[in-house]
Amino acid sequence: MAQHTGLKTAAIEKISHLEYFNIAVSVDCVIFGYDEKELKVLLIKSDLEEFSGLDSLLGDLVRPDEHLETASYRILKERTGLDDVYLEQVQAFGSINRHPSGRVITIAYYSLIDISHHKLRLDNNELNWHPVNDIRKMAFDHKLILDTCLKRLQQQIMNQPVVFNLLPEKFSLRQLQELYESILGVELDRRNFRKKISLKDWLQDVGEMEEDVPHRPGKLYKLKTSQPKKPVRKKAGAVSA
Amino acid sequence: MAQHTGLKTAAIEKISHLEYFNIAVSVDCVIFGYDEKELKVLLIKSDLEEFSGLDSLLGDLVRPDEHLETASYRILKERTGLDDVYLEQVQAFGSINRHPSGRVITIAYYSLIDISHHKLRLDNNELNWHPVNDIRKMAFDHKLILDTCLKRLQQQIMNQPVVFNLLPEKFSLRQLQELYESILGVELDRRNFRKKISLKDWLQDVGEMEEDVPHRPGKLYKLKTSQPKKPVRKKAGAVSA
DNA sequence: ATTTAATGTGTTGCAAGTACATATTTATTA
DNA sequence: TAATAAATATGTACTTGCAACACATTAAAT
Repeated sequence: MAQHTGLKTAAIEKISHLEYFNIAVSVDCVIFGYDEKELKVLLIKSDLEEFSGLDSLLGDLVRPDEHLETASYRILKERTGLDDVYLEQVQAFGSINRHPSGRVITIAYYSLIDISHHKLRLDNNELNWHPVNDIRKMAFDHKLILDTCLKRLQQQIMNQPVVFNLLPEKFSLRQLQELYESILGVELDRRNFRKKISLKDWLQDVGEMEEDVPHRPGKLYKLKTSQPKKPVRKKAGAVSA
Repeated sequence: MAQHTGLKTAAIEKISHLEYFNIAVSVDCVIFGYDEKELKVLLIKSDLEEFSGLDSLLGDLVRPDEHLETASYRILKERTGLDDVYLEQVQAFGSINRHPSGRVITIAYYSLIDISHHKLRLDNNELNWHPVNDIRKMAFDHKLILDTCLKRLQQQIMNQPVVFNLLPEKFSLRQLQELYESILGVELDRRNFRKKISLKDWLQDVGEMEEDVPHRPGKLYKLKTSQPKKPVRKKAGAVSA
C-alpha cells in the first residue's frame, strides 16, 4: 500500500477496482421493548445452519444508495410496521470472521419501541420478544452487540429522556420506576427516584388517574411536549451524525 | 426485498451477488496531539480536486481481510511510525454522498499521541498538526467527524485516564491542568482540579521536579502503573468491542 | 535582599444523592 | 359497614461531591 504518497488518492483509484468491494455492510437493530415489567428485545430465529436454534438481531445489508439510518428505519418498518421510532447508532462491529458467509461489517443501532403500540405488527412468527436477562447465546456476535447496546442504553437513560419511547403515552410513576429498574438491573428507592425525576422536569401531569389497578391508583403523567422524545429525523441525503 | 422470509437468508444469498459489494468501507483516524498548550489534530492536504486546499483526516479503505482496528493501527503506523497508541472507535458515518467518488462508509476512530515521542516520524510533509480550534472547513464530512470525536474525548477524560497518552511520561500538575483546559475549552480552578485528580488516584509521584522552568518547579508525576493507559489491544481475529 | 510568579495546601457553602418514616387513599375482605 | 391491606404521596436528616475562594511557601530573577 502506498506509503509515501497521499493514501486518499491511492484509495480512490482503487474504488474502481473490484478488490475493494469485497466487504459487505449491514445494519443490525437491537429493538428494545418493555412488557410485563421486563426489558425485552425483538429477535428472530437464525436461518443459518451454522447457528441453527439460535436467535439473531434484526438486520439486513445496506443498499448501495441507502443511508445507514435509512436502512435501519427500513428494517424497523418491515419488521414492526412502525415508522416513527427512536433509533440511535451505537457502534460498528467488524471482525473478519463474524459472518460465516463472508466479510460483513455491521453498524449496530438500538431502538426503543412501545410494545403496546396499536400499530405494532410483527411481520413473521419467527419473530419474538425475549427478556433481555434470559438471553444467553446468540447467532454471530449478536450477544456482544446486544450487551454493548444495553450498556449504552443504561448510560443514556439517566441523562436523556429516552425511556418514554418504551412506554404508552400515559404512565404512572410506578411504571416508570419499574422500567428504570428493569433496564438498570437494580432496585431504586421510590422517594429518591421521584425526587430525581421531578428535578429533571421531564414530566407533565395529565390530570388522570390509573384505572383497573387492585390498589390505590396513581396519577398519570406524560412526557412534556417541550422534551424531544425522539431524535430529529434526518433526511436520507443529509450528513449522518 | 424479502418481507416475509428471514432476511438473513435473503441477505446471505446476495453476498455472492455483485450488487451488494458496491459499498466501500474506510476508517478515518482523528489523531489528537498536544503541543504548545494547544490540542492539535494531525491532518493531510486533500488530494482530491473537489477539496483542493482543504485538509482531511488520515484514513484508508479497509482491506477485505483486515479487522477495522487493524486498519486503524496500520494507518497510524504508516503515518506516524507509532505502534502502541491509544485508539477508540467513535462512530460510523454513512451518508450516501459523503465521498465524491462513490459510496464509502467510514468508521471513525480517535487516537491520542504524544507529539514529543521520540519515535514519532511524520511520513510526509503534507502532514501537519493543526490547532483544533483553528479548523474551520475540511474535506468530505471530516469536520463533522472531528467535532464528534472531540465531543467523545471531552466526555471520556473526566472518567477515564486517557489524556496521559497525550503527555510525556513525566509531567507536572500544571501541564496536566493546561491539557484538560485545552481539551474542554474552559478554565479550571487549580485547587479544585488538583483535588479532583487526586481523588481519582491515577497519579504516582516520581520524586522528581520540573527543570528549566522560569519559576518555582513543580513535582513530576506519572500515571500509576496499575492504571491502563492504553486499551487492551485485541487480536486481529477477535470479536470487536 | 527583594521581588516575582508559580507551587502547594485547606475551608466554607451549596447542591445533589442516600437512607429512611409517616400520613393518605383506594380496593378488598370480613 | 367497618377493618384491613397495599400502594400512593410527601418530607427530613445525613452524607458526599462540587464550586468559590485565600494564604503561606518556594525557587528563580532582579
